[in-house]
Amino acid sequence: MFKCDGFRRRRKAERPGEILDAAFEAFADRGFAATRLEDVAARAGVTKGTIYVYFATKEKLFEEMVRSHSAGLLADADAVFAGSEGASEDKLRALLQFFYSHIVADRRGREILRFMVAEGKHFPQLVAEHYRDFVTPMLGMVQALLEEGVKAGRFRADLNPETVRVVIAPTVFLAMNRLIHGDASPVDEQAYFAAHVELALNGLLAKPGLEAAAQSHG
Amino acid sequence: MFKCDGFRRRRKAERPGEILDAAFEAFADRGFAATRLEDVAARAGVTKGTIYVYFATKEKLFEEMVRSHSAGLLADADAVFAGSEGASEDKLRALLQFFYSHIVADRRGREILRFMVAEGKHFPQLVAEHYRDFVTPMLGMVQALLEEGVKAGRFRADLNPETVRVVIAPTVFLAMNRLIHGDASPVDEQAYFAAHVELALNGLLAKPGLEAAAQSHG
Amino acid sequence: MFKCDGFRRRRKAERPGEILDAAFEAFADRGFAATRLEDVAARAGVTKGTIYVYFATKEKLFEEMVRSHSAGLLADADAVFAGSEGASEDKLRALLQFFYSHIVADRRGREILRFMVAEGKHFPQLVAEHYRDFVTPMLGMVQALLEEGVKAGRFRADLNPETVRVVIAPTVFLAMNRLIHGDASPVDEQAYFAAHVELALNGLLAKPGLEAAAQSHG
Amino acid sequence: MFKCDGFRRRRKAERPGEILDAAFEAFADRGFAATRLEDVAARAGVTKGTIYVYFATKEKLFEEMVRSHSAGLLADADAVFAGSEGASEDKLRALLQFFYSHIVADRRGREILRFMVAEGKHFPQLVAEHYRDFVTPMLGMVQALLEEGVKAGRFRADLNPETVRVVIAPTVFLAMNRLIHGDASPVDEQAYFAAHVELALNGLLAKPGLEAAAQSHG
DNA sequence: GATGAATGAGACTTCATTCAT
DNA sequence: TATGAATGAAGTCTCATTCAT
Repeated sequence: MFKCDGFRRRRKAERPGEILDAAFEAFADRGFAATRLEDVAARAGVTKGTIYVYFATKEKLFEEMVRSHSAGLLADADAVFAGSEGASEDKLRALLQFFYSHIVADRRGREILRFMVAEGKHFPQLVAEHYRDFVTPMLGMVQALLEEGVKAGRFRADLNPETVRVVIAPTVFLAMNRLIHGDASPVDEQAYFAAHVELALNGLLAKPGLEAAAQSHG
Repeated sequence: MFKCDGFRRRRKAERPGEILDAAFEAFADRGFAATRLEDVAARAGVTKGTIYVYFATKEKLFEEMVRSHSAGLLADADAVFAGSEGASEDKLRALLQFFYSHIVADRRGREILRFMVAEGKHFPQLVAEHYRDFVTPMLGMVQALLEEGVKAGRFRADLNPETVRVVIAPTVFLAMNRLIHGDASPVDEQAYFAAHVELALNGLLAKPGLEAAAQSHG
Repeated sequence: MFKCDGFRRRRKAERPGEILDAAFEAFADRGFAATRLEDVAARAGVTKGTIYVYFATKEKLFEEMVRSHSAGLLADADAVFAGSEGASEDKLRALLQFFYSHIVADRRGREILRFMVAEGKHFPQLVAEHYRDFVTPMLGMVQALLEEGVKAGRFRADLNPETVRVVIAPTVFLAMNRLIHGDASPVDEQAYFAAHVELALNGLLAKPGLEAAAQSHG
Repeated sequence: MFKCDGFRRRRKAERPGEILDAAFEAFADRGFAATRLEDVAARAGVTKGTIYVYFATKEKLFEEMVRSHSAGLLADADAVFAGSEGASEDKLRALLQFFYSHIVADRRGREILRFMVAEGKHFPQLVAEHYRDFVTPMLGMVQALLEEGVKAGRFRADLNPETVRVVIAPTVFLAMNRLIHGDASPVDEQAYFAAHVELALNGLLAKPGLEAAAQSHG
């Protein structure tokens, strides 16, 4: 009556996850349409048929894969604030740093972005979920920070509602740059991050007498 | 001995362009792999075979399409400088405006970006050309502007070399946003543009006594 | 983990052979280029896709087919010598008889010849193999027989090295005749065989006093 | 009213012939089915459409090509007899020599043979014509020679009716050999011809006392 | 007569999906 | 549950043939 010993049972329980991981690699490599289920199967160490035990269609597999690899991307975001007790500008730097490590540096985050751009049109549900679960929280965090900074008198009071997107934009730009150029990206990411923080806080204009403040956060 | 003339000659001359346009629509709609040559043919008002009169393979068609639709995107960029005789900040605003209208608002520009993200891995040559013909000039223009501004004392002198990318980033972010969300984009683009210029010039930090200057360019 | 068994296993084991047989019929009927894989599939009682489970391309299918149908054509040739204990001329007759039944009478042998003539230019590897595995052994057998006959004083000592090919030639000629004329071949094959043996042994010239010897082997 | 000057008129008159020559090369190279009309056109220095001015279909072109290249292959055969006033064996040698030079050595003759083997099944009319215009006359010539030789007492009287084909067979064998192996043919054709004549006249059997006669014709 | 753009049927090949085992 | 042989629809590409010029 019992067919599975411990090992088998564990294998069985892990199968879907292994397939989803394999699917991530395969779809990230060639895109949805150009990826063959056989590629996914080969990467997962199973055969084509096995995929259909867990996923009804290629589309469902893709959707589940995106969901599973999106989940948890922002999981420890709250800790960022808890850890940074400093001024608003310090918190912003910490938050952007968090985004860099989870969107730019983390391959998962980057490829999810690619999926949205490349396949989003045919997976609107996925786009909606991504916006709800990922973009909105991100914007919310930055928005909260900006409002806190304004309230604290650290940030200018005349920031318009879209400022929050503009603040995040360079992060996404860098992610896209890596997506496009891979390892051959021509960007000095350390300097880029510094420039991002610098520009967000101080802008381009020369402001005599305030140089010191700007420098202190370079 | 005599080449065809009149009607036939005109058709012959126009066909490739018509096919290229149809290919743009089709590939933009479904991506490279999922697009059927028959779709392209139908859109162009020809039959499958006709495409092969002008393009050897689906790949070549795609490449030629991207090239033809990339060409000229930055054609009138120089005029931007000629037209704006004001201060560096005015010139920057004008340049960003130009980018918005050619990358964000112009569907061609946006979809080229999608092609780079979605298909770039399999068309490295195209990515290289895009970087050379499109990204590099763009960065060059902004870089020149920044240097001019620094020299004129309008911009801070401590800008690092990556600042130029950070300045442009929000433009690309907005383009990507439209690519992902289509007409359902949740961004107020007018406000976004204003926030972009505002942040680029003034940054987030409150700077008592300089409010007036910032406002004058809102 | 368990391979399919029983019915499925047997089908799996037989499929390639069935396809190869169908391919032989189809290619023999129309030639390589004019044969559609769908014809092969229909003859084999499978669908087009199934062929690709076992053979990567039409070319590979053709090559494998020729190999499988060439194999064993000369398998029982050695028995010919064992069985004929008589004089050299009797052995020659027996050997030629063997060739007639395997090259002329056996459809497989004939069509292989057609493949060499019709498709050999595009399958040089196949031609090389055919020469090595089929022609060379055939020539070797006849050559051995001739040498034996010369040594025994039955055959003339001044035979040149190409004689061996000349001896076999009428066999191939008859095969070709059937290939070209099919069932409408105008040749009386019984008489042709007799004439072949007769000419090979006695030649055309009238040799008074030796008539008896010649007749005894007609 | 007159459109063509001398040159043009001559060109026009030569067109069909040039196309037929090009067709011969193309079809000989790749076979009927695999040859593209465009290949033929390119070789002929015209365009596809031009072929259809002179030939209704690919099939008709092939047929006309075979006819035009078969014609005249045996044109000067009669001269062979006129020129050889010697004994029957000398005449046979001369006739075989003629066949070697027109079937084996002449590329036209060889490739016609290939067409018969490779495409004959789908051009039965062509096979019939080839048999009537080429094979039958050949056989007739040899037959006449054999009968003359028998009558003159030079050849054995008991030759059966198929002997004539056996006598010719080695010629065709050699042609086929060249078709299959091209320039890499492993046959020493000089020796082969000698062996052919030798065997046809003297056969394999040792005939003490007649060696001299045999040698005199080697 | 000559051209070559255009056609469209049809070829080879791929691959998501099914299902007997 | 897992397999992988089998399917067949659909894709890319070819090419004989047509026809306006």
